[in-house]
Amino acid sequence: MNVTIYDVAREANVSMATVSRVVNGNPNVKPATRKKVLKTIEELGYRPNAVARGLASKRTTTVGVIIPDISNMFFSELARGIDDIANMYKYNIILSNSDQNIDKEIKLINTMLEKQVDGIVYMGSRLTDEHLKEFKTSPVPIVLAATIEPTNAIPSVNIDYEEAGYEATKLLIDNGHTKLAFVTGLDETTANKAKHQGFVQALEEIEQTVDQTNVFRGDLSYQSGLKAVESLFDQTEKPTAIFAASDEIALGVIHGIQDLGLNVPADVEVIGFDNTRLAMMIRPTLSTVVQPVYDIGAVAMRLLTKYMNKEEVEESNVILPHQIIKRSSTK
Amino acid sequence: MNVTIYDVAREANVSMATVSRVVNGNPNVKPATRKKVLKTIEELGYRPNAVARGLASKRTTTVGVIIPDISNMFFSELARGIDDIANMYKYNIILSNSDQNIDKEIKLINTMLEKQVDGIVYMGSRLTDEHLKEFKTSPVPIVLAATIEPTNAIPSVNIDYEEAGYEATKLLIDNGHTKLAFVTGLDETTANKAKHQGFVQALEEIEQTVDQTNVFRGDLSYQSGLKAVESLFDQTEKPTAIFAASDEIALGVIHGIQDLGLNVPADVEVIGFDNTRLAMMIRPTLSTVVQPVYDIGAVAMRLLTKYMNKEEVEESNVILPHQIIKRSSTK
DNA sequence: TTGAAAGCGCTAACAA
DNA sequence: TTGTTAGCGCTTTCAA
Repeated sequence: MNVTIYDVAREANVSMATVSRVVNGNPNVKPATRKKVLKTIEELGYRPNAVARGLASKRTTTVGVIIPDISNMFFSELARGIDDIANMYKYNIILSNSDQNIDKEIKLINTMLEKQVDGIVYMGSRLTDEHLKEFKTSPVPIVLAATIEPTNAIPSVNIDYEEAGYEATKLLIDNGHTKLAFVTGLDETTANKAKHQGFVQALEEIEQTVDQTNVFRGDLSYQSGLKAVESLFDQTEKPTAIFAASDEIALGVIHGIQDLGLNVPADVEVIGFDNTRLAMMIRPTLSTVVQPVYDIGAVAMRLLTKYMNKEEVEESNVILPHQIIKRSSTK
Repeated sequence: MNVTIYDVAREANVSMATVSRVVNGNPNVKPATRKKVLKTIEELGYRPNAVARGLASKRTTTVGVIIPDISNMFFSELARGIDDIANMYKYNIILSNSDQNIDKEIKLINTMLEKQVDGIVYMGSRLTDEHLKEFKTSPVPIVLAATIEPTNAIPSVNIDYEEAGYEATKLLIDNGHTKLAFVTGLDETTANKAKHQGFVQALEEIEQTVDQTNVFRGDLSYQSGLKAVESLFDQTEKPTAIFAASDEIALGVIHGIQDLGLNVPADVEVIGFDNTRLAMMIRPTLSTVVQPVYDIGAVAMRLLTKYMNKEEVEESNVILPHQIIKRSSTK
């Protein structure tokens, strides 16, 4: 059997309550007593049982993190931001991959709640009514990270994807292009839908229509970018500028274009999205929309700590600034 | 107050024990009773409290995962393997980043143990005596993933890094090179040290010496690969073939070489390590050592489940096969 | 400044 | 097949 608080109390000739106070840094303990208790804790190698503590105090200092896919660079960077701030506030994270699968997402929320997490950071895409119901009835606070809930009923941290999409497209237009294309994922996540809307808005300003010929829907992978080029350049109206919904797609797009014997940016300009480390790891280096990924995670976690501590929150739907970095894939 | 097992028992006119049996799928319950209990569980919206369960049963169905940096592609892929198998066996993971910082690693092990995890998957580099002491005195099983403990005293899952390093170098040598260089991290992790040894061994066979002129120690980043080229090609004896300890380094090396106006592989051949997705995202595509990263995580977690279930384990230090994929960065 | 004692919500003998 | 009951290890009043 393990050493318990009771063993320490007996050895140190004090009550469990006193040991508990020492362990929790309660100031109402005489220095001499504290020292004595600390000494026997050391001697016995006592390690507090967080589960028992959690049951008694109803706080586990653990938060749930539901993430589409940790092996995706975008999300792993986000997760890092979450964990760093969690750590700073003495929380640990239970991390689970959802693969954007709705049933799994719902199941994970419930598992997390069963495990009595003190809060949840949620990342996903399509939010169904079922999601919203879970969010709203949750006994602990939930914060959405890089996940849009149109009615802003749930606390969240995002950037303005539509505006960002508009700006990225506008940059291309300002460089003189009229044949633009947008390459995105198949089932557009809400964020990608917003980027899409920004794209459409910018095109409308120059009276260009948007249809199947200039929007390619694949997945969010490098391979998909490659395929997009095949498809897009197989048409009579070939694009001269491409806006990709992620850096990884952009990378595929650039290589696809190069494989066609064309030059980026001379023949075709390309702009990505996310500014993952990938952006610098390609030639030409990638112009892209900087989404402060790490910060989104960090701010989401910080926001969650406020809710968990029942602190006053002035703004529950945080929009972080984005910017566009021009590198060599655009002129 | 939340709905407890007691509330369900009262409403359903059965004892807590019966409710517990139903919840845990114990077959010793009359179907009619089960149905009745299930119904009131539904009605009351009862959600079992895993913390209370953990305290009573001494099992939390949670495992700790200590990882250097989840935002690093290599580790995030590993983590994905771990989580998938964990999920399959109904475990959740508490994930924490250590940044390879020894104090933090030790502290994390203790935090995990306080939280009563049922086991730990550990990834790190240098293992000190203090690490080993913690591993050996841990009340729950610990498995090392992609982490070498030279005496094999702790269960682990790895590939044969030395052999892999040897083979990678040999490939370069067989292509006719005598001026080879190895680019690695600063404080060599045990795995990188093994790669290094393989490099040395291969060079010894062609009677080439290894010194500062052909080993560059930076960190494991893209930038470091760039710097390595600067340094390596600033010497009179310039290498004609480079073995990089990771794909990300290799990417930097290739771009550094290209920036010098040289061609890969015509002027300099490059081979990487890990076969992360990056390997395909570069031109020329990267020849690299395939380390089954996802599998290492998956197998480590699987091994851990065996220990947690006190199953018989035939081999506690698993060596997974590696291979070398030749792409376009070598001839 | 300290201690006594009542839970926290559940599991797991054991008994019936 | 079901119920009773004693913990699991800790926090938290409340009283002293």
